Amino acid sequence: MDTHKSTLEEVAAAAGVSKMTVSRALRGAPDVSRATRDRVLQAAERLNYIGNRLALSLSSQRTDLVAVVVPSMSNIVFPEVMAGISNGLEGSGMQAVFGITDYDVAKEHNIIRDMLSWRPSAIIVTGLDQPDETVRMLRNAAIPVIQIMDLDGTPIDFNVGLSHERAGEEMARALIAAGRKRFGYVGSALDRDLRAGKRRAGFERVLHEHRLAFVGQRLGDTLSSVGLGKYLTHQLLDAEPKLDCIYYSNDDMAAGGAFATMEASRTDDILIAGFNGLELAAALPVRIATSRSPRRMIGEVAARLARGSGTTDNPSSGKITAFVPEITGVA
Amino acid sequence: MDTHKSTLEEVAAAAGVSKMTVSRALRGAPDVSRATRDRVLQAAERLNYIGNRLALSLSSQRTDLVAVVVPSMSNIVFPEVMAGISNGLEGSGMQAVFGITDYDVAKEHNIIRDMLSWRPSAIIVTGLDQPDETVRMLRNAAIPVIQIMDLDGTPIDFNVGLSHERAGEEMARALIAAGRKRFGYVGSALDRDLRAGKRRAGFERVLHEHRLAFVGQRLGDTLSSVGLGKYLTHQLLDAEPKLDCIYYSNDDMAAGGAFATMEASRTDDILIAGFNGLELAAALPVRIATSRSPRRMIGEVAARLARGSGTTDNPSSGKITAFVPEITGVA
DNA sequence: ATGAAAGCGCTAACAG
DNA sequence: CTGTTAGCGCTTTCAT
Repeated sequence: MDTHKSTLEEVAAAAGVSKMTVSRALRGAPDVSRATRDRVLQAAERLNYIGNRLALSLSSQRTDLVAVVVPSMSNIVFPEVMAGISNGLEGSGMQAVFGITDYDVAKEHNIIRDMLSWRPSAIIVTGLDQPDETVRMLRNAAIPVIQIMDLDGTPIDFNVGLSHERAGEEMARALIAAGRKRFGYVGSALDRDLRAGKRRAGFERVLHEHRLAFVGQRLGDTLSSVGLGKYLTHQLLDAEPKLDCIYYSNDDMAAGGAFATMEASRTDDILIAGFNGLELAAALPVRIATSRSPRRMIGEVAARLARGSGTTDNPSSGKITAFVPEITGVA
Repeated sequence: MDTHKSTLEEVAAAAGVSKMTVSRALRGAPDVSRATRDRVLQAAERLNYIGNRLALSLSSQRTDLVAVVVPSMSNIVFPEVMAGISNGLEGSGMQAVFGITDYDVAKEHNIIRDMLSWRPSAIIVTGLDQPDETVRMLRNAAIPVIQIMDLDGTPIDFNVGLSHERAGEEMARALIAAGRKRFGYVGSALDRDLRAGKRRAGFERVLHEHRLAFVGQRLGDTLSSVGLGKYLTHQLLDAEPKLDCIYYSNDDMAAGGAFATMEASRTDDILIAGFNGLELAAALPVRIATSRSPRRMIGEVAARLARGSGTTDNPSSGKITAFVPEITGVA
């Protein structure tokens, strides 16, 4: 077993043909005789040949790479989006490359820059709130830019997601229609998670329209987690015993809220409302309200758009794909 | 704003120097005059220059890429490992590239092959149970191979993880020592998740040593989820009302089990035991037993080993890094 | 059906 | 401190 990475040239020598013929045979080009192809394949096999994509991509001027930039990994939502992208790319010969920003704008800029240096065929980024400098860099890359998850803003190119402001509004409307009157809010670091902030803003706007307001709220300064949601809910319940509904920044926080109401024996009079429609939320022993975000689908649609950049011309399927999350568990 | 990707050569022309000088200036080489450097930097800025890593890597024969292959994305454990790797790589100039196998051995082989074609500087793969063919390919790549999560088997090169057989054994011992006697088991598709199978085997071995056995069990045929754990637990509780402890394939399943015992008002007499030490498990309204897997740490250690391949020679820190998960919630 | 030449954009290795 | 030459491993294009 030689530990030396073999090249096309070596396979060519072993098969007694030229580099070009090996290249063609390995890629399954039609104009190679069966006999030659077989000899080449055997030689490649014997030498444990693995093509060098750096050389391939540099030479052919295409990488078939799809850069994907997400803010976090600790919220299951983004891994699910990534899984959707991976899945949607399958069979296309394209490869996703992921970068994580930790909700940090400066880090996001650098990561995008790094990714662009690999000359991806398309790039998928989370949200519409990149600073001008980043937008300029993305525009300049001259590849399809696919912004996902959020719809509230001005897209650079393609946009796949949902309006978080509207999601917040609709949830507020549904809860009010169901008779809820005294609302609380529990959230995590909203300055980082902009989309959660948009949902809260939409929710609050509708409250105001109905001459209502959040009676009490608790904001954490870390990222969302079940434990944080539980902790803050206990605090809020102590401070405001008369709430009949609490809106959360997302389902992780809401699950914690559900646990808190269980511990405080308040499950009968307080309705917990979250966002995402996590698998966990549906399995809880108490019903909670949530909006199902089609995150896997968003990933798959984004992948399809990215594939468009791999083949011939763009399928010119709409530049904007809007989803409307379904609300469950309110009544 | 020109949409054309500029090259070193163009920056060189704009700055009135040679390609080489630009290359040096951009990389911050020490032997470039301040004046020249400034002119180059300005020219690069003005042209929106972004280096081409394909060319860089092909020329310098190093990619500083770390290939990472994990089985799944829907179990939060792997995103956490990936976050640990990303984190551990930060500041090293190395970039992680992720691939997902869906617990499919054939897919894993192809993904590894694809990743190797990018000539990564190191590769991190999950588990020790790759088929011979895959092992041969990995050996042949002549880069550090870092196998993570599992310790039960023969590593190719570096190994970072824990013994799942022992984790199962230790949990069984702890539960028996705490007085539990009538055990049930609830798991997901064990033929896919080999590590869960190893934990179960270790657990059962200790039961046998104590002349005990699983009184009843339920195995799902899909991947683990909270809902599946809940569903199977309800079934098991109906079939075997006299259990005093149920061991689960992991904490997701165990959380579902906890919900089921809550719904069945059996939280007082049945102890739920899982694996991983998820954040969720700690926040549940009922105590459950679990072993904390140091998954983030595993990612960070793996990243450190991968970095070793980027710099000079290997720090030769032990080839095997073994963790022993801490058990909580038993008593 | 096969091969030869040129070049993708960069850096290594030498000059000077 | 700066420039020149060669070449990384492959594909493209043009011959034959």
